[in-house]
Amino acid sequence: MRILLVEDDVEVARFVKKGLQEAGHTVEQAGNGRDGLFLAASEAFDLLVLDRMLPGGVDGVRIVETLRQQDNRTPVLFLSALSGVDERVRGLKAGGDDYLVKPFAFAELLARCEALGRRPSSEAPVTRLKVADLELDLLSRTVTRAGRKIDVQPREFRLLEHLMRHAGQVVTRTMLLEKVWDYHFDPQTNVIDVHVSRLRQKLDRGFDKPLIHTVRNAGYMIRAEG
Amino acid sequence: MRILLVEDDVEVARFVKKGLQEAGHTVEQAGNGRDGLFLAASEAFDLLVLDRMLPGGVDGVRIVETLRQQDNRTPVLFLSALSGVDERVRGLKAGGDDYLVKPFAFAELLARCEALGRRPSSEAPVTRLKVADLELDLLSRTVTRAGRKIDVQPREFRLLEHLMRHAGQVVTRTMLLEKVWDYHFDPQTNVIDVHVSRLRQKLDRGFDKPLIHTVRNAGYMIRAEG
DNA sequence: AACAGCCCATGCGGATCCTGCTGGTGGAGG
DNA sequence: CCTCCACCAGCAGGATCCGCATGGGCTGTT
Repeated sequence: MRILLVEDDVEVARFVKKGLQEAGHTVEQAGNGRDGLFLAASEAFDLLVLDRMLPGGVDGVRIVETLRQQDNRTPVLFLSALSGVDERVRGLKAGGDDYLVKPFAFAELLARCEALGRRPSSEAPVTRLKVADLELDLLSRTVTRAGRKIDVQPREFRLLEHLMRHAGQVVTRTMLLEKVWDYHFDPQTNVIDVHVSRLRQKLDRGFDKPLIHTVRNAGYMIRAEG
Repeated sequence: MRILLVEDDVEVARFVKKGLQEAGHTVEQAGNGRDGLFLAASEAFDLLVLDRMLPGGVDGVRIVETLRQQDNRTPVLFLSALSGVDERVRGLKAGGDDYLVKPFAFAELLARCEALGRRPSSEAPVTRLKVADLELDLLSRTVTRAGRKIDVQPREFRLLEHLMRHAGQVVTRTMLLEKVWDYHFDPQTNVIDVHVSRLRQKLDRGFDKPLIHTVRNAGYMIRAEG
């Protein structure tokens, strides 16, 4: 598990970090709220262990609130010397997932960390892909744009799914042949062009902002703008 | 939120139930482990609040272990008078998600409950249906029995999905015509029989325990035994 | 200006796949 | 024993779907 520890007390930090690493986890560490928030927002962690009180204006609660506002739902465990019920309630209400009072037994911290890591959040399968106002529902095998249902053929669906899973990235023809057609050679025809064309007509016709873009000499890309 | 409370102490149970209800949740209650396990296994809850110690052999930890074994991942909060670190660690390791020691402040219990309820798990859509060793994956549109992949036609897939969504319940022909065929009248033919027959051949051939059962003059039912 | 390379759209043909009906058989229940 | 219900195999119609080829447009180069 990849864990971010934000703790200013050097002694505690070293103790916790060492223990978590010995349990087989990867630990990144920040010594103040600002750095912690930056790391948490810019990289992907499975769990955040935050000191409730931190020097320099940005404390644990502030970090959580900011992250939650950004739709970042990484589980958070608070660590704090503040033992009052009100404090605990406040930490949990702000979006924390657990609250452990110092001093604590490391075994309990570890158990609670692993309980949080057990959550399906990280392994929950994606069931809907979204690019701008275009949505693809893997479960109902349904495509909608701006709320309007669009009928799509199986092969077109696979093509669109692959494009959307790589939204914002160029997808080469070779990749499409491999992943959508299971061709491991060049069919020497314009199959791809044809299907992209059909998709375009279904998705982009009647909308001013096209989503499927051609990247000359490279492939295709799906993206909201550009 | 739909919460199951398993607690033998009448006083505590009433207190907790009342508080949770006032916070806007629906609360079912069981007074012993056996009933609690049965309820938790047979109905869908968003959260289980379990007393760690329960009379009658089936205690909280046992409940969790059993549920987890059945792939039931409903969040669990333990409530207990046992305050030792070892007890807490044991509860969490068994698959619990939080552990609160009695006596506790109700505000904290509520905050912890709601923290657990915030998880995406409760609203995560079902992507796999399972009956005995038969599995149906809605995402990949794949059927497997005992690990072996089984090819299924679209209509057969819809039929099987509908049966599995009502596993253990009789599904009438009328219901099937409505939900699987979108027929709102009686076609006067044995379409259903034919498709059920085909499904049977694919699913049950080569296995000693059939899963699809005929209920004479009623309909069909999919179930592990009986 | 002409050409080459790349990309786009449409129509068509074929093939597979799928589905629903028929009709005869088996078995359960009365 | 009889009747009704359910099962299964085969069949054929149909529809969907897919890929190819063609002709046209655009871009950038010579």
